[in-house]
Amino acid sequence: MTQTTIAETVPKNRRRRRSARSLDEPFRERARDALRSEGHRMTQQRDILLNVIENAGAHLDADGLYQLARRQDNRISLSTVYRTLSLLKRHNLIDELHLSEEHHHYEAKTAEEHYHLVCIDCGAVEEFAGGIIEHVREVVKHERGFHVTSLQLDIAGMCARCQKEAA
Amino acid sequence: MTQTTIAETVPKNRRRRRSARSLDEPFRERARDALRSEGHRMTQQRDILLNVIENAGAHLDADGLYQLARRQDNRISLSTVYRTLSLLKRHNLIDELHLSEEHHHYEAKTAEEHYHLVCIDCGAVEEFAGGIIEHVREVVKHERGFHVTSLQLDIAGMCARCQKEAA
DNA sequence: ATAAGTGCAAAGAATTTGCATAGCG
DNA sequence: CGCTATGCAAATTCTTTGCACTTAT
Repeated sequence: MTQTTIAETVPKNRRRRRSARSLDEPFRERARDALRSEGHRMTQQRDILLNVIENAGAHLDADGLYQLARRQDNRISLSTVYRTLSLLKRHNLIDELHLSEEHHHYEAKTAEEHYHLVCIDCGAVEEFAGGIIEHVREVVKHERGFHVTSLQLDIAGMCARCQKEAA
Repeated sequence: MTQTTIAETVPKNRRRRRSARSLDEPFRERARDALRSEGHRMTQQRDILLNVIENAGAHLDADGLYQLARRQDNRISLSTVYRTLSLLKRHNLIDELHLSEEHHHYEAKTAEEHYHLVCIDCGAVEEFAGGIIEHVREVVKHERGFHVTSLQLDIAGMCARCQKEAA
């Protein structure tokens, strides 16, 4: 299966306010602040990784991030990638996805919740947002008294393009 | 995290028609038919595993199934468990779940689609069905032309009981 | 200076595979 | 009997860890 997964649909030109430390702030800054404020140091390796995560418009796995990071500075090790990812996850700065049964993929946390459409043919990952999911949260809350902290929705199938090509 | 995950909500007393090879038929029979018709043999190990999968009212991982199976007949190996699971998955007789970030869990395919509420406190897995998800399929179809073949929704949070206990 | 962070290589966990043999059809 | 499925142990894949060394602060 193709490893080159491309986020096709979430607009890249998301507005970036300057002041607030909200989710709308650029990922790198937000992450740096968060880590610093928790007493972590900002090493060159972390800096590069934050960059890579911010700019890779895709859902990458640890090794993918490693390859990209090492292109900027090869003094980085896979362990550091894993350790950084785990740190970022602990601080809720990235999401860990279990997309296509395989190993983990990661993405910077964005302002809006969104979910994933994985094409089983070309491997592309589209993102998809919508208020429908809010209903799910509410239903679960009211019918079950279940308090949702994280919701993961992953849809596999065939994207429009591949359907056409297959026809 | 607790390994004892219990399906609490899908009714156990699901009606079982005798004749049709539909999803309403008991899992073991359905699976046996399907495998046989595809030229696979019915070994003692497979028989036991089908039994275990049908009766374990929980979402078990490969090792869990292995332990239960081995209790019935210890001439079974973990490789066989994996090979059987992969066979069943290939024939669409079971679902493979990526529940709580960890390794894979498996469950017999049932008539009705359902999703999972995993309590991060006690580890229990509730099942949850509802037409809301059908909407999601439709939206994705109409807005994106994306043809859904599999949809996985996993919700983590705190179950009603644990919320009370925590209070 | 000094504690947090790193690289490396080795350990771990989950899963797969090669090969000789057992056993279904 | 012939071919599929099994057991076992070794190989793979992804991820974590121990330890001596670097490096931010």
